[in-house]
Amino acid sequence: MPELPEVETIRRGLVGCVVREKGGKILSVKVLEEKSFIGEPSSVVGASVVKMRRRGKALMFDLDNGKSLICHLRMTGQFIWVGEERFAGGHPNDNFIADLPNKQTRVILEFEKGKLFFNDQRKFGFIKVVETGEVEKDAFIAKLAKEPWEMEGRELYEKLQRHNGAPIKSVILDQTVICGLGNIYADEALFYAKIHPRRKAGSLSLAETSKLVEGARVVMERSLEAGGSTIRNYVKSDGTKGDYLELFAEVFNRQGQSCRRCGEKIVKTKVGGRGTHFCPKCQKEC
DNA sequence: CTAGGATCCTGTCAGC
DNA sequence: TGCTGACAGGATCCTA
Repeated sequence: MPELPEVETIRRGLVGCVVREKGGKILSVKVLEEKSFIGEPSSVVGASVVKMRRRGKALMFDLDNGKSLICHLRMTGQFIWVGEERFAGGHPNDNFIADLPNKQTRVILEFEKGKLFFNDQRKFGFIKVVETGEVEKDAFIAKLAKEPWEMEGRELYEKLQRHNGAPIKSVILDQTVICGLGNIYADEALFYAKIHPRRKAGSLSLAETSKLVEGARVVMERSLEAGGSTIRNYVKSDGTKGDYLELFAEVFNRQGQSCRRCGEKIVKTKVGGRGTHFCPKCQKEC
């Protein structure tokens, strides 16, 4: 679930918790699920985090001993910092406010001033130890395309020609084509650009493609302003539960509700095996 | 090379 | 109250 804005929100939030002075050293690494931590846990004990970076949906902790942690949350990963304050981001569920560790806790990084819990219901995500100098050579990182802010419409347009026959929605979910979009922002960006998710990628004009890149930027910026999915918008100040999708989503999870642009009912269907939301009047198939 | 489906896991929800 | 199948905000692997 966590897409670029959620990961960026986590990065910003954790900077204030785990970077050197705030978090202190890593005192221990407890791996509760073997497949969630790749590498030697002891190789990061005693080190401090000096920098937090993000590339697409991947999050990197750079340490002061030449190592880095590359993390990917995949569908259900979350980071929850429990120290003097609590910060949580990623897949929004009750783990944000639950007692930890719990049965979905996969890794615990114990710092001098708090604990960082990596929770992941479906175990698709991971934390991996690599040499800091090798991060860019990591198989996953190396393949990533540019993020929408660095990509011109024409560049995407040219890439689309190689995926000619595939539905545009599936193509923009491919991180080697354009990086950062997941199922939510793919639907939202297509709505912004008024493109039907099942249109063949090769059928888009340059103008439509440019609008799509613009849409990707705009919808992810809107989400960033709303703070991604964090403990703050999961639990409102009055204690009731919030839903961060309500803060920016025009189509995602709005099936049956009215399109805010034209009033038509939003439809949910399936494209490339993924749940897909769109407005049948704003986004015509042909 | 591409397209499309299965797969990795756990949990929830709708329907019977 | 079960049980069953579908589905879940990701990416990879396999097949055609």
